[in-house]
Amino acid sequence: VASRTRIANEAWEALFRAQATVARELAAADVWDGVSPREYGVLYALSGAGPDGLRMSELLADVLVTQAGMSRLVARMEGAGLIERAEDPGDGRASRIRMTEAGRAVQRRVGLRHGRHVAEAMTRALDADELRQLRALCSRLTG
Amino acid sequence: VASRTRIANEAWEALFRAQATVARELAAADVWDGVSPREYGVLYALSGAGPDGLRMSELLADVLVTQAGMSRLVARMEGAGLIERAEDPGDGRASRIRMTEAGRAVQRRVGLRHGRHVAEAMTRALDADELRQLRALCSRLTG
DNA sequence: CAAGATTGAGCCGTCAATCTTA
DNA sequence: TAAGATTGACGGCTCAATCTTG
Repeated sequence: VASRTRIANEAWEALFRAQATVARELAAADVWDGVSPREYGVLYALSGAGPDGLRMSELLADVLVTQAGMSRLVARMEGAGLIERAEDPGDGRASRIRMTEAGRAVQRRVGLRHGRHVAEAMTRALDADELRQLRALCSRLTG
Repeated sequence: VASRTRIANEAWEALFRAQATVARELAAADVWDGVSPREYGVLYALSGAGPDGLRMSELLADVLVTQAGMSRLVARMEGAGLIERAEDPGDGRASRIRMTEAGRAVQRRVGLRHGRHVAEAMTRALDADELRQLRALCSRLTG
């Protein structure tokens, strides 16, 4: 139906604006210790990985940047001492990315403060039940 | 409670990923006629404005870019012939931005195709009722 | 040739400073 | 002094091409 198209567009616009608005607030918060939100995203992904770290291509699934962008992101973070590269024993093309101790420390500190800020921003507008609904609806879009 | 913090963070992550994923798909679609999604956002905002157009500061409320970014965006679009600037009769500091005929034509063509694509992407995952729920939840976050 | 990753060129956005008018 | 808008410097991302290994 026509009105279904309209609702779909309104839902997309609301989703788009909500993400942009909250992301701006979070980025402006004083919790980042010199890392960008995207750099934190890399640290966060690595924090959930095993001791061998992740390949670039695996990081790509988590961070939503192009391959070229990830290459530069990783190079920058290596330069900053947050991560380190090691050769992949089984595949000469790939390299494994691991956090350094410094990187792990940053991830913990930033993660704590950022997580609190996220909770504050989200619960300000929505209660627990609504948060679950939102999570479910958004997950369906990604799935 | 602690679990409420967790749900809030999961909801934010889901929201973030959903927006990024859908935005990528939409940006990659072959519907843009040479304008970027943001440039289209400007045309769309102007399409809903009166014959006197909008000021930069009014556009800023719709497009989510900095003042400096908007200045460059508008300059580019003026160069491309999509919009034009006129002096604001009542305020010598401001300028009014209006669409040209070419801009209006692009807005219509792109708007039609983009709108269809948005509807396709959103209804693929959610039915009408869920779209309304998503719209409502996201609107609350924008406040 | 395909897959993992890097590099060069260019675009576009932000920050900070500046200019002009209210 | 503040508000509207622009400009210079710079950072970071994307696209396309390239290099290396499977």
